[in-house]
Amino acid sequence: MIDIRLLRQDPTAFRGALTRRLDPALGGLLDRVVEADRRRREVLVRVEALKAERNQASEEVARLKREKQDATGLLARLKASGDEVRALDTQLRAIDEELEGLALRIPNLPLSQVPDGDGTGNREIRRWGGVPQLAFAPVPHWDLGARLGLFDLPRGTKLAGSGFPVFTGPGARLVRSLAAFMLDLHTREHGYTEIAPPYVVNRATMTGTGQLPKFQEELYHVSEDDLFLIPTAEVPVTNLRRDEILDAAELPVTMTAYTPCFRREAGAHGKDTRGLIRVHQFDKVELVRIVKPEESAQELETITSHAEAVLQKLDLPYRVMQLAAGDTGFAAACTYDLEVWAAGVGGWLEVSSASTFTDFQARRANIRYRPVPGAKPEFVHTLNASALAFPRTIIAILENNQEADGSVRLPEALVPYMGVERLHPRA
RNA sequence: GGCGUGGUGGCCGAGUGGUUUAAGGCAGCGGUCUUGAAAACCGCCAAGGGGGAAACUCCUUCGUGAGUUCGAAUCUCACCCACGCCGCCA
Repeated sequence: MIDIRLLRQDPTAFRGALTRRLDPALGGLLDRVVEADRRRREVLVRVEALKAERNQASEEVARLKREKQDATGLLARLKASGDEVRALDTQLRAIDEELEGLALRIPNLPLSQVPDGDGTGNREIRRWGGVPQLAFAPVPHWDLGARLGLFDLPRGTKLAGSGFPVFTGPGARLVRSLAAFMLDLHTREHGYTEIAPPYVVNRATMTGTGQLPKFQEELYHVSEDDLFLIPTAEVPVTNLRRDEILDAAELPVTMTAYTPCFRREAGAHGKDTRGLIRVHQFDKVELVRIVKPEESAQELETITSHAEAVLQKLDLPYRVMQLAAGDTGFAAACTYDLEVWAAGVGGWLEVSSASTFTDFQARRANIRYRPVPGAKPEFVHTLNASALAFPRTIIAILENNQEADGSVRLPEALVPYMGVERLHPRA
């Protein structure tokens, strides 16, 4: 949620920052917010003055009755003003609702250091690892997966539809191994607390992190109970502290969770969706950090490095991209994407997204902290990073480590979890 | 799913139409005392939103919403949530 007072104080700077998101609808939306905010205060001033009068007169009525005096004249006047208060209150509620509905659709302001432009303006920050040079034509993962018996896409389609992969045998074990490996790394070496959250959440929770109201068509919805399947563990884990006031001593709160993620991916078909590249259900280990505002810039570097550590330990080459303002997600103020090299499809695949949301999610979810005991509560900052999304991690492992005989060498870090060093084609 | 009980500030908890501008306690903050601390005692101590240059001031909030009333934590209705028992069930 945007800070409406900030908009009121410095509308030019506010609009300037939002313009960088390259969404032509935002200007009009802001105009409507400013107008509704003005009307809200206008009505508020009138109704509050009336209520102050009424409260004073009510005390007078109480006093008269206590002293057994007549109050009928005062009561008649109060009745009229009561009707007016009711009418104005109704009007005010409608304006409040309108204002909130509008404000919830305005994205976060990009940080000043975020580059201008759309996706083509994304900036490569650094690169790690060497792109493997294979002595033969690399096979894409969908063929490798079938040959090695790791997953069965046609049967997944039979069960639920295209985009619902089934992992089988060593492939299923690979999924389980990745979960254990990533969770062990983040809990033991990076200090995160492991969380196993619900996979369905209510509207308030989805609104808290910014998926609702704007992106409902991207979510699977259980209409009978008005619940939504989570598109990422970020949603339940960040919302754990919704409507809470934290002690400063608790911060940073750092949590990690392994969950399935459900995404309708409405409209995304055809290109770049083959095999495991873009699916409706996938597993992911997520990192969430709830931090003091003044620490969020440094915290973004920290959480990004934790996601990078996974790729480094898996020996997968990647690059770090800073997203341009026009390509940064709705709730984020600054995002680094980690893109892993995939030899078979011959390209970089987004395998992690690390973002600071500044106070945007904290406002929506009402997560605050007291800087010092007894002080007024302030909004925290929230961050998250995938570390990592499984399907594209699996793609990179298979495609980069394939050998001429059709086998795939497993990264050393996974060998203890897999119990074997190599995956072989089925006989 | 059925019946019952309940939902009050950061936490516990009193409160059945008007001195409740929500008692009291815990936690927290400040002070007295002390070499220091503890104890004891004294004081402060909810959140959100307006108006105002400021001092300050006003409004809202007792699970949510809608009613009754001049006036609602308190009365009515609906809903949500928690707990208990019954039913069903991994």
